[in-house]
Amino acid sequence: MEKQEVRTRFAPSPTGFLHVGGLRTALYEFLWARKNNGKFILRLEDTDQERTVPGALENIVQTLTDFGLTPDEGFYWDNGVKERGEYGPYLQSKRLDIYKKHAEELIAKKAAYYCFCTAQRLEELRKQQQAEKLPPKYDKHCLSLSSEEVTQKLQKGEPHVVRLNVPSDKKIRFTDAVHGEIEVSSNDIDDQILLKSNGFPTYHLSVVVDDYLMKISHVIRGEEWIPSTPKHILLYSAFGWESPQFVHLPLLLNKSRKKLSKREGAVAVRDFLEKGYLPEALLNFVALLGWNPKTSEEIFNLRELVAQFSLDKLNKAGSVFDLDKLDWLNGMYLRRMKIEELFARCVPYLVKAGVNIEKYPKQFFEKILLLEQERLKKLSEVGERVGYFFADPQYDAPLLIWKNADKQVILKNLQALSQFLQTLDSTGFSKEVLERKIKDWIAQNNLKTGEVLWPLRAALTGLEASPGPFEVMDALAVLPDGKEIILKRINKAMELLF
RNA sequence: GGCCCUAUCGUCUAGUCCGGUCUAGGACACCAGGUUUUCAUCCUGGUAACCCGGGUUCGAAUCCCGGUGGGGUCACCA
Repeated sequence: MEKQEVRTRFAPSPTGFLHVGGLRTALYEFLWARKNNGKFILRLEDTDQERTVPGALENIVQTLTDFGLTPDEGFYWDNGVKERGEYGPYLQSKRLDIYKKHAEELIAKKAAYYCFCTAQRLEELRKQQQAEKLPPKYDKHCLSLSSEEVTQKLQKGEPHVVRLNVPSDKKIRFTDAVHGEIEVSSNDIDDQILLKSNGFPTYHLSVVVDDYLMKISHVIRGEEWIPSTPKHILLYSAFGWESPQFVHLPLLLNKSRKKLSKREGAVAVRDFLEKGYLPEALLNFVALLGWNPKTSEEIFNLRELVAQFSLDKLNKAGSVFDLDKLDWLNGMYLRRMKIEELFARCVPYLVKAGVNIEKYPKQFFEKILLLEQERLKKLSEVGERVGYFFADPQYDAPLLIWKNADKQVILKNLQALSQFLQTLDSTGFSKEVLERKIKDWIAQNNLKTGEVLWPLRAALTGLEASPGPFEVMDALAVLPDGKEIILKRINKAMELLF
């Protein structure tokens, strides 16, 4: 038998910004397709007009491309044509006639039937079942309609839907790539609506028809779909189609171990990007939630993920989306980044913090970022961290006092240091030279290192914690008036101590 | 509630199929120490888990049975 091409699809509904769970699903679908030299397809399930949000489609496409998960099909920049629906993304709302045709085929095969029940009757039925503590299920009322009655109602234009005719007392089983054999009794399945009264299909019809028509080999989706998979199996067999492979992913959970959802804020991929998480770090992090390579390696780029990925390494149990580890991973990526690259990514945040990028030499920014690189967890922190490079710091005198040192000693040290610095050539303000000269000077004058360097650093940065004084001076010295700025700040410190 | 899925440190997980090498390994977080003028980085060490109860076995995190916990799902939403 010829081996079937692996074709996976990401099939979100355009109801909002892409969230991290969707990103992970798309990632796995992408990885599995790439791994097998197959195709990754994007299809928008926009069959609920009420919930469709304008701009959601663009956000999904944009986010996918931002992360390098570019679809092979159903991507509307295919062929340079931006016409939606025509070249993609595949929009289900543009395929209504296809679903209708298939629904009719099912009716002809008696696998589905028209239902004319009003919302009111359905409501009463549900209430009654609830009162009797029975599971809510449609009672197949319209199945008993004669074909004459049906034709008549249809001709009169009575509102109607099409329902799946679920047989009774049947075992429906399927194999899931992560959960193994799953068996459900058909008695537990409701006569699901397939075609709504407005002519749109429900998810269950459209997903089966499209997955078949688009030759999807692996249906990779969230675990919340397991309960409705038997309905899909029923549909496949009614059409006489072979089912695809099902791969139900464990859920992403919040701290209270509930399904991660919008409404709790901060689950949209876009929010994470705005907070200064790097796409590559977020992708890496999300890849490790529900899947692991069975080695102790934890840092993977997209290419490495493709090489490592396989379905049998997927986990069964849901996992908590824990920010601590994301922060660490993000820091790792930040530290490994080339400095020009880091600068480029920091620019928007620096601008937001009010830094005039044009006003300073690029070399200055690169020196600063080199200092902050190992301290940064998120890009968004950069603004507040580097503020002292662009404006004289505000702080109180006690900050200048090293441990329990004497205030007068500190003052004297700063005075002496200031004089010493003035004797130095302003071109010699490099980290190495400064460090050597100042440390020698400290030794020669029998001073305590901490009583010189701490107040120096505090005077320069105004911060409890910061990079060291030599590094800060080294960076400041890039500016034409660097030496003056340094001396000015030391002077100000002396005034505070006076 | 019915149905389904699931169960190893606080969190992500390795080990479970093919019982012993598991006095359960790694990572994040946390704590302590080292380097150091502070912070960060880096290095060293530490606290911390097999859901419970039976059974099978010389021996069970691993196999069997029964509980319990957690989650998902039961729409003309996806």
